Amino acid sequence: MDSLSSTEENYLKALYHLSVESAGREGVGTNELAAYLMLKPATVNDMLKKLRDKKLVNYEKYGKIHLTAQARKSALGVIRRHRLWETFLYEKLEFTWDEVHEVAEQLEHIRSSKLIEKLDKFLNYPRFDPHGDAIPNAKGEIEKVARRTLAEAGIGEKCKIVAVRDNSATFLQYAMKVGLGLSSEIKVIAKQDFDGSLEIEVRRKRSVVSQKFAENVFVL
Amino acid sequence: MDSLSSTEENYLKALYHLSVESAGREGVGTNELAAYLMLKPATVNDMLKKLRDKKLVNYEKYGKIHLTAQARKSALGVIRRHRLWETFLYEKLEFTWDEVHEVAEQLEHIRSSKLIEKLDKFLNYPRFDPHGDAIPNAKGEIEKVARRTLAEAGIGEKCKIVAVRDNSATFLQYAMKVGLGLSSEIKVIAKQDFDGSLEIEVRRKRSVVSQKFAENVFVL
DNA sequence: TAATTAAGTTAGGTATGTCTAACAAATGAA
DNA sequence: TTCATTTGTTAGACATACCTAACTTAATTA
Repeated sequence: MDSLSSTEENYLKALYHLSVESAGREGVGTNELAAYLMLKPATVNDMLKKLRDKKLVNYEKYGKIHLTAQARKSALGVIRRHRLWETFLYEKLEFTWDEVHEVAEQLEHIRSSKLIEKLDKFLNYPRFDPHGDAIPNAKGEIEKVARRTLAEAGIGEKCKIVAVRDNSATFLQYAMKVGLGLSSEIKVIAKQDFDGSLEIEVRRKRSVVSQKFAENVFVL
Repeated sequence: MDSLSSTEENYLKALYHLSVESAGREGVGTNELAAYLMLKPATVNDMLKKLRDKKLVNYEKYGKIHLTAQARKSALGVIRRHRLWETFLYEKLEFTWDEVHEVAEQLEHIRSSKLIEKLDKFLNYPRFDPHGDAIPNAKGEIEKVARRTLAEAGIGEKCKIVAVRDNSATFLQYAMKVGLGLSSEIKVIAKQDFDGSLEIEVRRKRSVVSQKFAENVFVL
């Protein structure tokens, strides 16, 4: 049970995210993973062999990739570290919503279990990160929450943002421009049947957002 | 002015520390640097060529190694990050004196100037780290403080620890066993001319420490 | 000053993680 | 059902950062 390199951790994390996103489909493919990691399929293929030898993925030539139970736990460990650091950056260092991800991407690879448990305590054991995503616990367990998107909300409904699907800076900056932040109250004013776009009101400010945007906002 | 790899940063930091320690001598040698970094001289020699090509060191075959002004600034940047993280770990996360170094050694390589400036602010612009070492400012300037070691203190004198020379866990754990912490008051009870060892009293507890130990404790 | 030792260098090798170019298998549309 | 397209694989290269073994230069001391 030797420890993983940052690169290996990134592969496992990517595989975890992809397997959650594509729940229903039968697994993750080489090209899909390569695109996600912004690497070439050949590179990913090489690494896959290594991960298979280390018993971190089940995968055979031309087949789909599946994380082993052990690797899934490791992936959740990385995600735990990532989300705790995001919470730290947002709550303690006053980073904005869209700035936390990039730095957390580096911090998540610091190897020290003591560090992460102390950080968890310092942050008072947060359950969600600044994007509303659940933080896995030290045992590698993650809360599963059924979520509804803004796109599913009815006209006149008031709802509260609990999370976003897309953590890219582009999306988050757009969200901020519209006036959205975590815990913002949104009121649905109108809905276009034609393209699914919505008129919404956030802090007395009205905006029109596309269906695509609305599908990326989870509400309660 | 491309950015440095973690490895390169470690070389520059090491060279800075060695050049400060050996102030007076004419420079740092390959073997000395290799021993400090726990690498083989051949490895260091390779890297030195690379650093020379990047104009980070002045050095010619069989000669001594000197940091360029630019590299010195980079080294101080790394030291700044290291010491700010140590302060964070000690003050906010309740790490002990001897635990901070190892983790800070990893955290110092996180690349984000925003992060470090926000951290500095969060810590309320500390001037010294938990070992009493000055924290360089954002411009790469460091306070020079003339220091006296415990070994130079006279019998009957009371002094206060302001820093330690050796940050190894071994030394720090020994120091804690003797009852020393930063800001501890020490009283010198007796001194042996024979081997320079001292009898000291810290928080009503008496201990005998060697001259070597005393030379590693800076006092005011 | 010549011989020995210490310090520094070179050549060639390894592992990790990336790439391109060429090829093979699987999929799906005509 | 065949053939074009997509998907995945292999082989060979490269950069980084390490190593060992053999060598050279410099320093020390007898």
